[in-house]
Amino acid sequence: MLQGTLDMLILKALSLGALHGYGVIQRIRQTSDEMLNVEQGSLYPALYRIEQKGWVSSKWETNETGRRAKFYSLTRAGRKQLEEEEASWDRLVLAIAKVRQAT
Amino acid sequence: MLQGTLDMLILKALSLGALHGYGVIQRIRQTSDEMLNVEQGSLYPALYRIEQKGWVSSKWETNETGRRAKFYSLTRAGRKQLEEEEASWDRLVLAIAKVRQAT
DNA sequence: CGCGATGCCTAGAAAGACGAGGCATAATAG
DNA sequence: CTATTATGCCTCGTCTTTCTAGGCATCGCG
Repeated sequence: MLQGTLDMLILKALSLGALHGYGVIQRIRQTSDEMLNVEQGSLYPALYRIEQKGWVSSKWETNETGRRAKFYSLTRAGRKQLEEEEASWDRLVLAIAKVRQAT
Repeated sequence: MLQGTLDMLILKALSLGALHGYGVIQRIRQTSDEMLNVEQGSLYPALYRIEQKGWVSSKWETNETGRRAKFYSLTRAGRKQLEEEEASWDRLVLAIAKVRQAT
């Protein structure tokens, strides 16, 4: 996958509600109609980075099946960051569209 | 800039006609309405990689002002590669749009 | 004459994604 | 009952790509 988009996808997934890491992967896969598959080796380091930056907070909880898991939720800063990354993404998509339209 | 899009931009720029490295930077900047600025330190290594892969070929020529410059032109394989990268880009944009639409 | 633009290049650092592995428990298949 | 798959977490090393910062040469213009 393209480097730089993962943070946005994770933040977006968490914007739909708190979730544990493994669930983030599933949510991204589902909401993208199976088009995006995030590897665990990419996700967990990314979650760590993102938490260090204060965009998410985590706590260990127990899910509905009785398993313990680390649940992440968006912070206010994370919500702001998501907006910025989406805007930045839109700019990039627009810029590349322009180049591709050039004759 | 996002990692992974540079090759496509270079190939696209060259699809409009052969050009030397410095000119590729200008063409990308112009066609993107100044939104994309490729650094020389990114471009020249990228051109080298792309040539190694057989997507472009180069030869030293003299431009209209009498300066020598290395002109790159798309090969058939390069044209094919450009199509693939554009299709792949479209898929990614679609996939991310889906995730962002999710409620 | 000096400086910015044009033109090429490299080396090193930084970042991020990935594959492969390790570990543990629960559910399911055989 | 046992073996495999799914769920859940993590780390390490590698690879790729981009950027910053430099170096070098020539041309045009003020």
